[in-house]
Formats: sequence, structure tokens, C-alpha cells
Amino acid sequence: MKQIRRKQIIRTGTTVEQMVRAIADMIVTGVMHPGERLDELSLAVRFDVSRTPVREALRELGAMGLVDREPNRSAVVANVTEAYLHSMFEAMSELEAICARLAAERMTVDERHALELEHRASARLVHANAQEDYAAHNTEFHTRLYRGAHNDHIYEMVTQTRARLAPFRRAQFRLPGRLAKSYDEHDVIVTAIMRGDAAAASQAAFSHVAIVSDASIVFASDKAE
Amino acid sequence: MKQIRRKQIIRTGTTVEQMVRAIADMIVTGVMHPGERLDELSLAVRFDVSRTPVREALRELGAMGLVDREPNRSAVVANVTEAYLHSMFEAMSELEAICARLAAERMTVDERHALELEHRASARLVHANAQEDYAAHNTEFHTRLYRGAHNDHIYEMVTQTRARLAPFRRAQFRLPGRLAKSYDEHDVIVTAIMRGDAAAASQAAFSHVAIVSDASIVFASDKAE
DNA sequence: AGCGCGTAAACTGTATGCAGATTGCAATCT
DNA sequence: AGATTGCAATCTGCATACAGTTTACGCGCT
Repeated sequence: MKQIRRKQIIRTGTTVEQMVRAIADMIVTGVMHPGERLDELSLAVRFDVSRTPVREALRELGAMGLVDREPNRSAVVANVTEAYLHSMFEAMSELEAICARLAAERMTVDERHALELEHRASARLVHANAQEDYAAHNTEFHTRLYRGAHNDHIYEMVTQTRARLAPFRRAQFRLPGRLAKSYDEHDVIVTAIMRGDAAAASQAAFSHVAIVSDASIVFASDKAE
Repeated sequence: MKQIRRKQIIRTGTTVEQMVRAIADMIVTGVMHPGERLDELSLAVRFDVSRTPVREALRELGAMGLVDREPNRSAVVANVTEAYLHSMFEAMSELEAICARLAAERMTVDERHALELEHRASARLVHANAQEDYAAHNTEFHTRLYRGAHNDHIYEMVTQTRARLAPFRRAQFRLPGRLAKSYDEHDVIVTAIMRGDAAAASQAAFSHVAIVSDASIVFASDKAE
């Protein structure tokens, strides 16, 4: 049985990482409610590990802002209110706008070319309504944008914010017609970047993310019930 | 709100928090060099604790991006190169610009009033060349700006970035004439915000931080030698 | 001499035990 | 009855012990 556990760890990461993901999911999907206590022993029993990895996982979740910790107290689920969610989506728009602006100014010829290719290739996925594949393309597309800004710290912030929002955004491409609209919005961004129009790229990226945000927040509040 | 509480906890040191700060300082001040290994036992001996708190501190430092961790490997000092530092200062300018813009649009009457008072009060410190006190005022001033944006996630990002840059910025007010210039720059920001001119506030905040960055980076590269 | 291979040392990951802090309850006092 | 203090159960913080993994070195083989 030790063997089995080891295999799973190899497959999905270390024990602690697994727990971080599992607990993060529970918090973010509303299985656990804000203020709910996360006592170490219960979690240890639940995941069939000792308290040590549980403590490390809680510390990491604390750093991620998903749980609040105070000395000698149980960690509690942080209040990821709808207001806070909204602030994250808004921040995402702002960050994406910055990336697009900087990308328009700084991307190398190769990067521009790759971005355009990536974008063009996705047209096929839209026609096929291949939601899974389009989602993968979408991630890649935005990642190229972030990298194109040539600023490591901004890249870090935007990817972290994106990761935290991921659970709330999962279903957006299921909305009818969203794929085609997303493609069109990407198109505006790409065009602006290709001609080095920083202001237009920034504006287009801002709107694009704002639209995604609206769709996702609806989804999130559905889920909260 | 939540953020403030967490900050205070950081100030109130448990063993782990103390270690996090101590190690972070060593990394950021160049006492430890990028790539240098942080093996758990050595640190435990050095701080005269067991490996358990060391591990938790390293995990937190990993989440902060100051050390890189891989399974079954020593944590190593992350590469906080001058390039990365530069990217953080640039990000700081961008974030501050966003905050100023949003603040100009969203600050309540009370917030605007408090900001102006805080700013006016600092004039006295400039004349007295009270560097320590002005630094405290400066922190307060910028914090008000960040809060004024009314976006918790952006507040979190900007304060975190600011915290990571703090060690590099400490000496900036010692530069001759910097206090008066800082005051003037603040003045432009405040004026723009008071009349709700988002674009002007944003522009002024961006320049202000860019200037601080330049001064600090000079200082940082001095220190690196 | 160079190349594997195996073994041991060093180190990380996890479990468990103990000490101190906190909380809730209950018995006592006002 | 309500408040208060003391005690017990519970939980966190840290130390120590053990298991599994990686790394480095030396030995033998070609």
C-alpha cells in the first residue's frame, strides 16, 4: 500500500502539492465555506498522512491567500467573497492590458510571428467547436502575450492571478458562441500588436478579459448556491 | 482589512516567521548568492532550531519566489538578478499608476481629504529634513493611494511587490534633495486626484515611482559589489 | 586509463511525541 | 442567577526519529 501511494505521488506531485490542490479546490468551489476551520489533525486523518505535510500545505495555502493563519489558532478558510473575486478579475484586466501594451512595444519579430501563427491556427478549433482544444490554445495565446511584455515580475503576477482564477473560469467556453467571440477579440489584439499600436492592444486586451470576467462571475455565483 | 491583520502577524514573530524574514533579508541583501543551496540541516543548526520550522520557512520563501524548490532537492536561492529587480521596479510603476488612476475615480470624499491632509502635513518633515519620519509618511501616503483604488487584489499585489523591494529602497531618502523632490511629485499626484483627473494622476504616479526606481537601482548595484 | 556499477554518506520527506497555548465547561463565589 | 476562576480537553509549534531518495566516491572490469 505504500507502493500505491508512491505511484500516485509520482503521478501528481508530492503529497503536499496534492493536498494544496485538493484543499484549494474545496475552498474555491465552495465545498468549504469562509471562516470554516481547517484543523490539522482532521485533515491529516482525511488525507491519511501525518500532521507534518498538512502543516506545510496550510502554510502554502496561507501564502496563496486562500486561508488565514494566526499563531496557535486553526487555519480558517479565507473570505474569498464575491467582492474579492471581482477585484481579482478587475486586476486581471489591468494586468492583461499592461502586458498587451508592453508586448506591442517590445515583442521581437519572432514572438510576433509566433503569436500570429498560434492565433491563426485556432480558427480551425472554433469551426470544429473543439472547446477543450480551444481552451488549451487560449492558455497558450495569453501566455505568449504575458511573455511578450518582457517583464518577469509582471509575468509572475499575471500567471499567479490567472491560476487563482482558473477554477472560476473553467466553464466559460461552454457558453454558446463564446469560442467565435473569443477568437474575434483575440484578432483585434493580435492586429494591434502586429502594427505596434500599444494603446489599441492595451484597450482590446482589457475589454477581452473584462468580457471573460463577466461570463465567469455569473458562473461562479451560480456555483456558490 | 484581512491584509493588515496578516501583516501584523508577520511582525509578531513566531520562530518560522522570524526565519523567513532573516533568510529573505540575507537573499535580498546579497549575503546569499543566487544558486546557493539552502540545506535544511545547516539552517537548523545556524538558527538553533529543528528541521521542521526550517522546512516551513523554506516553503514560504518558495511561495514568495525567493527560493526555488524541487522535490528531494535542496532549496536554492532564486535568481534575483538585476534584470529581475528592474522588472519589479517597472511593475511597481505600472501598479502604482493603476492605483492612482482608480483612486482618482473612486476615492470617497473622506479618503481624498485624508490623503491631502497627510500630504500637507509632510511639508514640515521636508523642511526639517527628517528622513526617518518622512519615510514613514511616504509609506502611509502610498498606502492610502493603494487603498483608494478600492481593489483588494491589486492592493495585495502592490503591497507584496513593495515589501519585496523594501530592502533595496531603504536608502533613497538619503540622496540630497530627494525629500523635496518627492514632496513635489506627491503634490502633482494629489492635485490630480483631488480634481478627479485619472489620466494625470496615473501619469504622475508612474513617473514618481520610476524616479524612485532609478535612484534605488543605483543604490542596489552599489551594494552588490 | 576510462567506464560502469554498487555501496555508503548526505539529504529530503514523513511520522510521531512532547510542551505550551487556547478554549470550553463546570464548579464556586458574589 | 450571573459572573468568574480553575481545570481538562484540544490543538498548535517544535523536536526527534525513521524511511526513502539522491549523490558521490571508490572499486573492479574492460
